[in-house]
Amino acid sequence: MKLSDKKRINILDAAEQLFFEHGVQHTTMDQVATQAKASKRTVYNHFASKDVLFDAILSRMFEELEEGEELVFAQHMTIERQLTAIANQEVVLLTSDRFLRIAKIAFMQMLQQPTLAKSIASNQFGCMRYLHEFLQQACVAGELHIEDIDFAAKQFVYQLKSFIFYPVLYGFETSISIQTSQIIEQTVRTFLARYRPI
Amino acid sequence: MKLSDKKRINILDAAEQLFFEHGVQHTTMDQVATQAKASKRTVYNHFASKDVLFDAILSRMFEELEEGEELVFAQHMTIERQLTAIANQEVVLLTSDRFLRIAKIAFMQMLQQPTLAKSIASNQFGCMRYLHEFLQQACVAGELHIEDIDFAAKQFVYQLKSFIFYPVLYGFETSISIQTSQIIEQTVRTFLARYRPI
DNA sequence: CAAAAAGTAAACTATCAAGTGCACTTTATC
DNA sequence: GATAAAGTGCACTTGATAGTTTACTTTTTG
Repeated sequence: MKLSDKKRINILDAAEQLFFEHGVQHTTMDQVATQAKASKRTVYNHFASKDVLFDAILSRMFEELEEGEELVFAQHMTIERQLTAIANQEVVLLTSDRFLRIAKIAFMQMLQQPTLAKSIASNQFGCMRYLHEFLQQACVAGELHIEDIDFAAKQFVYQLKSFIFYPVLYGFETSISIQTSQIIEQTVRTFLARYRPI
Repeated sequence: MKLSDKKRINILDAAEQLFFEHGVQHTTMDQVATQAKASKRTVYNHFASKDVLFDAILSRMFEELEEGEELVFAQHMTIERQLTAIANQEVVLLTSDRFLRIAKIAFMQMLQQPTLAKSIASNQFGCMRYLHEFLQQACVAGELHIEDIDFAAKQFVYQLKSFIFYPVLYGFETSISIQTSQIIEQTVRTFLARYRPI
């Protein structure tokens, strides 16, 4: 790999780390340069301004988020097991350092510039990419009975986020202190209590 | 009222408004002074620094949040009606301009200085102040069957917050576009599906 | 109404950080 | 190995803004 490419990556990594730790506002370009082991001039040769650097980081992050397997409804497995599998996968994402970083940086900026929110809101992450389809098929198969599938999908994901993601994002709790398996179990149980046909 | 007291309030109001609109970081003390119709020196005579001013605003906000009626379990009303009443009251709080302002300012700062989160996490707002007690009594009366009351209370409140509060806070949606009555109905329904004795 | 307390306007200091210019060195490429 | 492309270090400009000083006016209070 060329030195130039290495430097570019170093700069992005350094900025991401620093933005995460101190916020975009409180990170100086000198700090970025130092941490990236590059000169400030090189930073500016790659990224014309701090804003451009920030945008580059956001893009890189969103690309990564598109990865991850999409689960499909399977007739031969119980609905509990399948929902539990989906919840498990989602929790892995929500508690990953990577995702928390992205979230923190993006949320900080969103609160400050509302225009950004619109563009981020349109992206879909994790199980939200396929959950609607999954529930639809579970309904067709008679395993679930849901009137408003969009709403139900949100209920499921929001419950996981509320217990697992937001408390850590805002620093109310640490990832370690959260009982994920219990929360997953309760989320599935509540969902089925509401939507399993009688 | 003395001029001095008026000025103090003007300054707090102005700062609150500006912090809400542009964030603490992007609000200058000159702006605060101008908006408060006070001289900058007066601002500094009341509040020794921007940080002191910010703390004063937070304190004032938290005091206001302690207001609001606490509902108690009543034998003669159905549990649906009572939960719906609680949800309604909570939604009024969550969608109020006042609360959204507090939240936005506080959340912005929390993301930037994690120490702040701890002190805020300890405060309880809205129905969280009395919901545990309420559910406990509903269980004693045989109207509900809950194993983990703390968890159930959070489920109830988190669902409302997820659908009504966070989307507005982050600018994904406006308060107007949200169907609160439908969300309240579904929240109560889901809660009862899970916790009403068979 | 006189003294003290508080407010005012505007210029000033100090600091911090974004971004630039330049002379020079290192790395890539033909 | 010569030439171009990229990186380096450091001093510099520029702009923003927190907080202060000063000389003066207004409000409060005994």
